[in-house]
Amino acid sequence: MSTLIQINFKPMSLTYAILVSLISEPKSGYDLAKQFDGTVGFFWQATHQQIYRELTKLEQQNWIVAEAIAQEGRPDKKIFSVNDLGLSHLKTWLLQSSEVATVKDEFLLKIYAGYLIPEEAIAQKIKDHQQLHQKQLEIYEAIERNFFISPQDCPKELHFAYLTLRRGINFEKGWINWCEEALQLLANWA
Amino acid sequence: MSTLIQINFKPMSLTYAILVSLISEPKSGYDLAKQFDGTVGFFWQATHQQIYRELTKLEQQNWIVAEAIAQEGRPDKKIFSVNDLGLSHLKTWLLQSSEVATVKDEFLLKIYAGYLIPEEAIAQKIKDHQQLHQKQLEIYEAIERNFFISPQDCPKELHFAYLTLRRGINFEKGWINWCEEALQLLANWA
DNA sequence: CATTAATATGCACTTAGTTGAATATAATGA
DNA sequence: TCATTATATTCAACTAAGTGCATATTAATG
Repeated sequence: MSTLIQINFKPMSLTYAILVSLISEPKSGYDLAKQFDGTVGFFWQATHQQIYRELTKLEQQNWIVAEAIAQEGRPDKKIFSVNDLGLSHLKTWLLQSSEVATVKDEFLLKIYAGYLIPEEAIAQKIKDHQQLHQKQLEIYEAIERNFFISPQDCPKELHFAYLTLRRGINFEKGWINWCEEALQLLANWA
Repeated sequence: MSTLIQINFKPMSLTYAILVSLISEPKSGYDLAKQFDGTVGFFWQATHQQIYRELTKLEQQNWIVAEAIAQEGRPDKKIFSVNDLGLSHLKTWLLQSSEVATVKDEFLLKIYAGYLIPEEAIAQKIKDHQQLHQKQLEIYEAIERNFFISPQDCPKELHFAYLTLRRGINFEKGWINWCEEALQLLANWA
């Protein structure tokens, strides 16, 4: 007869993505789900299902606390905020070393096997891809123009948000340049 | 009483990652698991568990066929190859448009919340990250030197592998440049 | 006046991915 | 010779993630 011991305590990154978002401003599950389309959403995504499930778990663990807000008409909402326990766990996690994110890219897999389909189809794929990255670049550049005219004058939190935005811009430009190069190489080979 | 209809037929990318690998050379589950550390593994990963499960499914669906190889001493191995049905499914998939891969990056999440921990800790994190990308860049550049001295003379399959390698190099250089920029911005703000 | 969109949350189910171990044999190295 | 590494596959159990639907209300749209 063995005792039952819970071994796996390591929370996944979604846990921390939620804490990071809640710490800058307490919000409801609904708000979180929306926010995961912007800001934090540029490097972490989750469906509302994942978010509500995670919030329930975090509340049970007492990392976050809920304040029920009665609303006229609308269903009640629960505004969650991070408490001291949650904050200390977040800080511990922040100090841990992080591995390089693994790349899982369907597009590159298709390029790799590109010899199986007509060259024009691949070239078109690359052009489409370039356009998508161009659009995302424009979004990031608009954010930079509108919110970071002089990043040095922003409050400290925004410095770090700015760094991630710069990475977004760097990332999109990288893809756009690669698309250019790839199209040229394909043309030369044809 | 309703009839039972299987609606969701959409196979995940792992299916196609395996087909792509098997099409360039038939191999065993064990070989696949190893290969997922190189070539295809640069943009798709899977554990041996996932691979064996997927192979079983693909064989049942008759997209791949197995040839049992008896080995002296070693356990028998099954060499899988893609058949016509599998190839046609692969080609169909290749022609479909692919979305931009979502980014899930723990490191960027930590940078975003960087204001919660000491500035030196963040700077060190960025330096470590830069080193990791520098190492990966060197791996890619070594592959380029050793296998793609004159890419135009390679067989057609390798042209496309070369394009993905160029993306790897582009990606790593992008990260390295961002790390430089980020460290400088942090220094200026301090 | 009916429909749709937005707000707000939750259940049931399914798929995808991870962890740990079991099984079997041979070659290599200390 | 004893342990480790490499080859080769499989089972069982679990966590994580995603899809679809249900519910309830109000504001805006056509």
